[in-house]
Amino acid sequence: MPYIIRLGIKLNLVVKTSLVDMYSKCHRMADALKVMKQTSESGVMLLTALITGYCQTGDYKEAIAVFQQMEIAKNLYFNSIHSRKAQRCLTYDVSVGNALVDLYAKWPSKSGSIMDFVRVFEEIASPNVVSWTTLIAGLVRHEYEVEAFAAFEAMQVDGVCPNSFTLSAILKGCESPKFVAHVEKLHAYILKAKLGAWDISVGNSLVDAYARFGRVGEAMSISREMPSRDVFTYTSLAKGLNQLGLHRKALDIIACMHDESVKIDGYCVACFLSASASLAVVEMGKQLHSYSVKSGLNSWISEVQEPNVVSWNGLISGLASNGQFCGALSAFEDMRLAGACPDGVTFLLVLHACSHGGLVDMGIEYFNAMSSNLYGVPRQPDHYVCLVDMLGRAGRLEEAACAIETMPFEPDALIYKTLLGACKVHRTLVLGERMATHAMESGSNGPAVYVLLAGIYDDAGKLDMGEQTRRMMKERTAIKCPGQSCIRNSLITTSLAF
DNA sequence: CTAGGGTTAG
Repeated sequence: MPYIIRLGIKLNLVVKTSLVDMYSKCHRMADALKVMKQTSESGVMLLTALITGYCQTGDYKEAIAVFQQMEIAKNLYFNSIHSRKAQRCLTYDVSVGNALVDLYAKWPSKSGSIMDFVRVFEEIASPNVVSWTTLIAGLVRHEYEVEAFAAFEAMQVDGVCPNSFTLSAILKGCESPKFVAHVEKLHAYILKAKLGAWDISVGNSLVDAYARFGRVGEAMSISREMPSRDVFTYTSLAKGLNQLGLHRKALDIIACMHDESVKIDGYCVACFLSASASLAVVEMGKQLHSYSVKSGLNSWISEVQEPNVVSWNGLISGLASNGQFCGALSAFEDMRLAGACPDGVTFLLVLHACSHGGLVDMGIEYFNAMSSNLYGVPRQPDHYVCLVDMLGRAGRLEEAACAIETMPFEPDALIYKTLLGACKVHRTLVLGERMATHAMESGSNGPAVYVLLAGIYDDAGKLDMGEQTRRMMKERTAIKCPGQSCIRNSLITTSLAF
């Protein structure tokens, strides 16, 4: 800015706006503010630039404050000018509206006011492709997938053509298996429309969508048809292969990336760590492990960020799932030495390792330490489930029951079932009965609880009770209506004509 | 101005 001023250019509203816009785009909000304070002039575009900048840096509080400032300015304007024409000028200009929709969609609001961004969208006089895309992305973010599909259809009815951003956004909403048909339709749409069709982002979104459904073969053939692939493409494929248990193939991706000079980053490494550890590929695992410890680079990895929590979690999980429980715990210690901060998942994995490795007292120590000042990781219901599983496995059933009673969450069916399972293993009748009752009262409706309880009765020599329990199971678990969601799903599908 | 990838337990 000083350069412009030195040139003798007066800081009028236009210059001011473009300066603030520039600083905002560079995420230099302090400089943007300095310019703001230079003169008292203000305008909608100026404030919008500021809001956009704050949104990008995640300072939503400031963004809202500026927005409120803008609303006040608008009201003052309304009060002083009564002309209709002037009012028209003040309805949200498209780009202001878009920024606001995006702001509200990303604002981490509590339930209830979630749909504020839809209302803002509706105030935009003539929404363009960006407005629609922002709306769809917002709906997907808040898990209103059906509404997102409806919006996707509505925009076309409205004569607005989806672009590559739109397609990526809507594909993101197809994570649930019930939307397989939607992905196929979008796939066809993309092929037919040719509109930015093989834009790498759209290709990546498709690859990811198919890979999530376990249809990695299709995902791979799509990726091959794309003119080029990047780290996103390969991360999606590696994850998909991992999910199918094809860890060897997941590791083969490293070679593909190497051949195409695609740089590996932290997201990708997390997948490879998980794969190599699951395979117990000793050399590869060690290589990756030492890489993680040293934060260094292996010859085949050109540039990698510091391994982050997720990479470490991948390593720990792989070691633990291979029975290398002590290895998992020492990886946890290495992680601390490397300065990475463990998160909730890390402790879940650590507890799991202790549980399966019979290291109960150590597990209890970790459980107690996790929420202390040292780590500051809040304990979630899942951690309690792990604790109960660990104590139960070790036969410390009373302690496990005590943990359930004193935990700061409402116990659910899962945790009761966990202890019930331990009661079965340790042939503990009375506690087992209690857990089974609780589990059923908490809404468990599958056969598992009955099977376990019947087994406990059998073990205790109460064969008649076991038989009775099995009869109850047949009566109560026979009633299922699997057709419902399919019908609903097909209704939704046929109502969309894209 | 709008979009895309990672770890996970009973």
